[in-house]
Order: sequence, then C-alpha cells, then structure tokens
Amino acid sequence: MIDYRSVSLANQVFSVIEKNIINEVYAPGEILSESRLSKELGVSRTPIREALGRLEAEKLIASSANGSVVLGITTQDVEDMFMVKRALEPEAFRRAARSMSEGALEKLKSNLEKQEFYAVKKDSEQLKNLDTEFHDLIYEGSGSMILFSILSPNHHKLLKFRKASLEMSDRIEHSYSEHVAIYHALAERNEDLAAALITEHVNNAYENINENIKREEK
Amino acid sequence: MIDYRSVSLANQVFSVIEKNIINEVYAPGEILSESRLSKELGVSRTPIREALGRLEAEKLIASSANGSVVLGITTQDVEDMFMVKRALEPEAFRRAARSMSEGALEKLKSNLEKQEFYAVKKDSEQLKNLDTEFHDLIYEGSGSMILFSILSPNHHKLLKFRKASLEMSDRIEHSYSEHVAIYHALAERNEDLAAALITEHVNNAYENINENIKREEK
DNA sequence: TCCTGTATTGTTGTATACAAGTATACCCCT
DNA sequence: AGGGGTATACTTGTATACAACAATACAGGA
Repeated sequence: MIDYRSVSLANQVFSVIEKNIINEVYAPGEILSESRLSKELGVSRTPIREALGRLEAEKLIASSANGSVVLGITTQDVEDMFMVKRALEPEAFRRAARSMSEGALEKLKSNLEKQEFYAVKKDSEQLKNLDTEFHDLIYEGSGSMILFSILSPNHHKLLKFRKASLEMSDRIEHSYSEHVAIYHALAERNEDLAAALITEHVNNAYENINENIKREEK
Repeated sequence: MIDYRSVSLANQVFSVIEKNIINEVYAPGEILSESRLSKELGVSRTPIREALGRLEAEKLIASSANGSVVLGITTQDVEDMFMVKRALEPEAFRRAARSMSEGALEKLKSNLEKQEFYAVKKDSEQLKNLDTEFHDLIYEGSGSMILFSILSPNHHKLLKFRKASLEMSDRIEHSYSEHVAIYHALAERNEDLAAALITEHVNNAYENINENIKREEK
C-alpha cells in the first residue's frame, strides 16, 4: 500500500462512512461491525476503528459492546443544526471580515469562479463540494478555532440536504449570488454587511431545505 | 489487562491527555510522540492513537508527519467558548425544562446534594467534577444530540478555568445557589426562567474567570 | 574547516495476532 | 415438542510487527 500521508486511509474511511450515513446507505439503527467495514472497504480494522471513533464523537454512531449502531440525522437534528448556524455564523462571518487574510480571500474568489462555472451547468454535485469549501474557508478565516471546530462539522452534516435543495429549485442561482455578495462584504471588510448577508443566506437555505423535507415526508 | 469495556484504555488515555493539555502539563508547542505517550502511560500505541484522533478533532492538538503538536487553550479560546455558551445554552436549558425526564431531574437533585456537601468543605476539585456532571445532565436532558455534542466538550475544556475561579473567591456559594435556582426552574418546567438563570450564570462565571485571567496575566 | 553523503534512529500508518466477552444457534435431554 | 445447556462464531479492545518516510547526527573527503 502506497503511503499517502496527507490522505490517510483512516481519513478516507471516515469520509466514506460519514457520507454513507448522511445519505442513509447505512440506515439509522443498522449495526456496523468493524470486520464488515474492513472487508467492505478493503482495509484493516485499524483505520476503521479510528474513523469510527471520530464518527462517535460527532454523534453519527454510538458504539456498544457488539457493534456501532448508526444514529443518522433526524429532521430535528436539521432544525438544530440550523439553529446553531443562526446563533454562531453571524459572529464567525464578522470576524472573517475583520481578520481574513488576502490569501484566503483569493481562494474564496477562485472558489466563486468555479461555482459560477458549475452553476451554469447545474452540477449540484460539484456545487455541493464548492459550497462546503466556501464555508470552510470563511470559518477558518474567522481565526477562531472554536468556531471552526463547531461550524465546519455542522455544515458538513447538512451536505445531503444542501444537495437535495440545490437539485429541486432555482436555489442554485440564488445561492450563488448570495455567495458573491458575501464575498464582496468580506473583501471590503464590512462586518455588519457580512453578518446581515449570512443571516439571510442561512434563513433562505433553511426555508428551502425545510420545504424539501416536508415534501419528502408526505 | 482486565477488560473494563465501559472505561476503555483509549477513553482513559483521552481523559489523561486532555487534562494534561488543559492544565498545561503538556505545554502549547510541545510535540507528543505516540511512543513517548505509550511509555509514559504504560499502554500500547493503539489506544494512544485513538485518543489523539479525538483530541485532534477537538483542536487540542494538530497532527503532522512527525508528531502531534499541542495547541492548548488560549485566552481568546476562553472568550470564544463563553460566546458559544451565551449563544446556545439558553436554548439548551429551555429544551431541558420542556423535556427532561423525571429520572434525570432526580440525578440533578442528587448531584446538588453532593455540591452542597463539598461547597461547605470548599473542595473545589470535587465541585469542578460535579459542575461538569450537572451541566452534562442538562445538555443531555435537552434531548438535542447536536447541542449536547457542542456544549459538552465546550464546557469540558473550560475545566481548568472553572476550578481556578472556584478557588479564588466566594464564587463557590454563588455558583451553588445559582445551580439550585436552575434546578428548581427545570423541575417546575419554567423554561423562560431557566433560560434567564443560565444566562446570568454564564455571565457571572465569565466575569469571574475573566478577572482571574487578567490577574494572572499581570 | 566546511560540505556532502550515508547510516542510524525515530516518526507515523497499517496490518495482523491475541485475549476476553457475548450473543446465538444448535443439539441433547426430559 | 419444549426447554436448557453447551459450543461456536462473532464482537470489541489491546498489543505487536512491519513498511515507508523524515530528520538528524556523524564520518569522510575535498
């Protein structure tokens, strides 16, 4: 096995299992045994265990004596994650406006160019990943480890819902233009505007996602 | 080695290293190698690695190719953690007031009795642990996995500062009486009162801790 | 003396071996 | 046929072995 330190098997395994839980490939209630995952993913139990440990810390699974039971993400969890976003993202964006480096702003800009490209093509798969990167850059740019460590996994776990939302409406264009407006507010170091825009962005995303969830539940 | 599943070596190792980082036994910037920790704690690298993985997720350390560098907790982090508390704890306590089980309320009550006992003895070490349990019970009682997974580690990481605060003033009595008031609000299902009281509790704790930090920095 | 190349030591990442416990299925006995 | 006990297979937790890579110290030559 080649030794790609930066993308260790444990990290890859974490991403795969996380994605499978979020997308309910592993359904809530299902029990994941280490040996099963080991066979399934073709790696030994060691990286599996490390990934499961982190997933447990994020409350996506719960370990017991005879396996890890999948907890998954409930609609209540989605509500709660948006509550967290509403409560903390304005402050994070304020700080990013104040202290984000020019380099990070450059990365944001380049990210936006890609967003524009894929928005035209309506490629929600790519847009979903770019959205994750966009937000992570800003969380990191806030300079607060605490905010980053809370908001980044929070945003991550909403991935499936964000993608579904982008697929089902004209949210692609709106989302993109909101991102552009946020970028300009950050670049101009206008923290009041940045806070106001992200609040609106979160509210819009919430409404959109909520509609999708209600539609699905019918 | 006896097989106490519920308190696995990995969990114990996590607690020890976490405590050592919080109390700056391992100073920020210091590099922790797995083999060193393995010798130091008398266990193999396997549980060490699992603990380090979780510590990295909590941003207490950062792993690189040649070891894990200790990040520690800065005074800015303390500010940020209180910001998170102010933003999210009122909502958590509201929900706890609404949905906490009678059993959990019983546990809170018994915890308070112990708090009273140790408050009289001014045993800040025990009080610190009881305070952790008290808050964890309420976070869990909120019924929100999301809030619990954010607020519990957040409160944990403030441990050192909470203890220092309890040692340096008459905060012991005030903290205890605030806890009692919160318990009664929860038991009476008065969510408005619970939210108001925790807000005040957080503000008081913040002022107290902040004074200590300023005093130390001189 | 300084620089360069090599060897040693230390690091992480991964796989595997082993111990201990548990649930389950199956067989035997009543 | 039904119930109980045993054996088996599967689970996690831990330790160790091995591979790949990195840094460093040291020795030798220019």
